[in-house]
Amino acid sequence: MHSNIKLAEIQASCRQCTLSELCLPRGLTEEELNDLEEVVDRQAPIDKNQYLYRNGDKFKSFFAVKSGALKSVFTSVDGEEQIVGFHLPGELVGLDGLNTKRHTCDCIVLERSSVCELPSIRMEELCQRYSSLHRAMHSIIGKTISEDQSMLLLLARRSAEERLASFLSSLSQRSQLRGISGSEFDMPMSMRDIANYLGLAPETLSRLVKKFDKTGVASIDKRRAIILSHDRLNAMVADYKQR
Amino acid sequence: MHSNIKLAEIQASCRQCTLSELCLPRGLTEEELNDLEEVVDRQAPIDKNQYLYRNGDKFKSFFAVKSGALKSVFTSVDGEEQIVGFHLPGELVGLDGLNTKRHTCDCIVLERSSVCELPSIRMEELCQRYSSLHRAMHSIIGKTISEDQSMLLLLARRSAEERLASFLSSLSQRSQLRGISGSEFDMPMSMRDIANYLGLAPETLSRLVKKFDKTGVASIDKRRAIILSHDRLNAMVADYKQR
DNA sequence: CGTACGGTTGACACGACTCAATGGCAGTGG
DNA sequence: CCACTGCCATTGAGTCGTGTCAACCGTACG
Repeated sequence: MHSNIKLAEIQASCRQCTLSELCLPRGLTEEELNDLEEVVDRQAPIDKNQYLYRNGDKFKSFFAVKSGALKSVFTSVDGEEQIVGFHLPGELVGLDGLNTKRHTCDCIVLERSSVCELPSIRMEELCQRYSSLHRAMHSIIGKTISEDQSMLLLLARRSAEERLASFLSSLSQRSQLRGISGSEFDMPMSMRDIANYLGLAPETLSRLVKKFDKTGVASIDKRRAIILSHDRLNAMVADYKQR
Repeated sequence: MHSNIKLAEIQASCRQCTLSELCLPRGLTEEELNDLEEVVDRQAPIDKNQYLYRNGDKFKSFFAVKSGALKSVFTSVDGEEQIVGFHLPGELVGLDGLNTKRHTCDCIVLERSSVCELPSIRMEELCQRYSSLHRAMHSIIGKTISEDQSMLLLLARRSAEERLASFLSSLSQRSQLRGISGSEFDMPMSMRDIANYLGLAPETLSRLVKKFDKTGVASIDKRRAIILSHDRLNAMVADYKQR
């Protein structure tokens, strides 16, 4: 049984992968794609609550999310935990290991997920051969940086309500990018996780969700989100540039 | 007169530069250094309040700070401004342009500064030739990401007092790295800038500074900071790992 | 069936923001 | 040289948003 699952979920190549337009292969030539595919290590799916890597682990690979969802958790010495990112299909994780060659985050699986492993040494070689791949990597890295900075503004200057609105708007956009409805989608993370990510107390988030429901902005039930009014949601964000 | 200043402030090569141990050249070979020096474009000093680049500008270069100080300001569509970083000598700026090839921040000079311009195209070529340089770049990029994530935790979970303590501790460390006292140093940014960076109202910061002074933790006067008790400062941070 | 955990709800407290007024300093122009 | 202007920094008073604490419910899981 186990091997069946493996076969079914692993076989797809980058070329066939429906995510290729979101993921690294964006805009690569045939030749580059071939070489990339040889480097990519497709792995068996990982179960919920498992660690993709831990804070302190040696940085060996990037990972491209193929299905499922993960979170990156940054932990301070005094045990305070902060979720610094949620990772959905098509996105690249592991960048936190670039600096010291050790990861500075825990990366935890939120729901059964499959990932493609991209060994950093092989990727480095490939980037040196193909400048377009090099640029693609830089673009992804740059996006991470820009998103983090956008998040800094969110946490520093926005009210709890604006934060939730911004979060829902972002999830909606990312759903659409993957070809899923931007108006109704599943959220793989718990309310606690969302609250943590947004720098709020779980209680505050709970009350806000209720308010969004009552005012007809969005409704969240059992990890399923329905955007009732994109207009009003976006009006609460005022920040939805940042493509 | 202008050309005198230019000569005096520009001539130094990477090799002679006292910052080389902080900056990009860290751990490069002779040959690599030679090539890097040819790529580096040393520029005339820039005056206070000038823009190194603006949000929306085409990303053409990285910049290494040689002297002075700068800030990166991220602005949302509704005009909200967030300082996402202060840049001191030895540090690299411009990474926010990596994603879209356009800068997403304004980079503003805080006090007369000189920078080295590193054209991104030339740097890219160089990175493809020398993997050690490639890795050095990645390390710097990774550091930026890790710092941003650490900042996310600060803004999401820490009290105003802890934020200020953390900020002072960070400045102290960075001063030491540059060979300046970690106990007494100048702060090139205004109180408003610090407050903005830390996600606080200027009034709150002002009161906190007073409190730090009264309780003998640190004293700030006229942009000069004196750490009175590193122990008590660090005790307030509990987060000063993250090298 | 019991335990644990995530989520909700209410009461309450307090940290940080807002508003308003004042003082200081630097740059500008008469 | 001094007045004028604007910005930064400070201080006080008052308010409000959000966190904290505690209790409770429902569901998942062993």
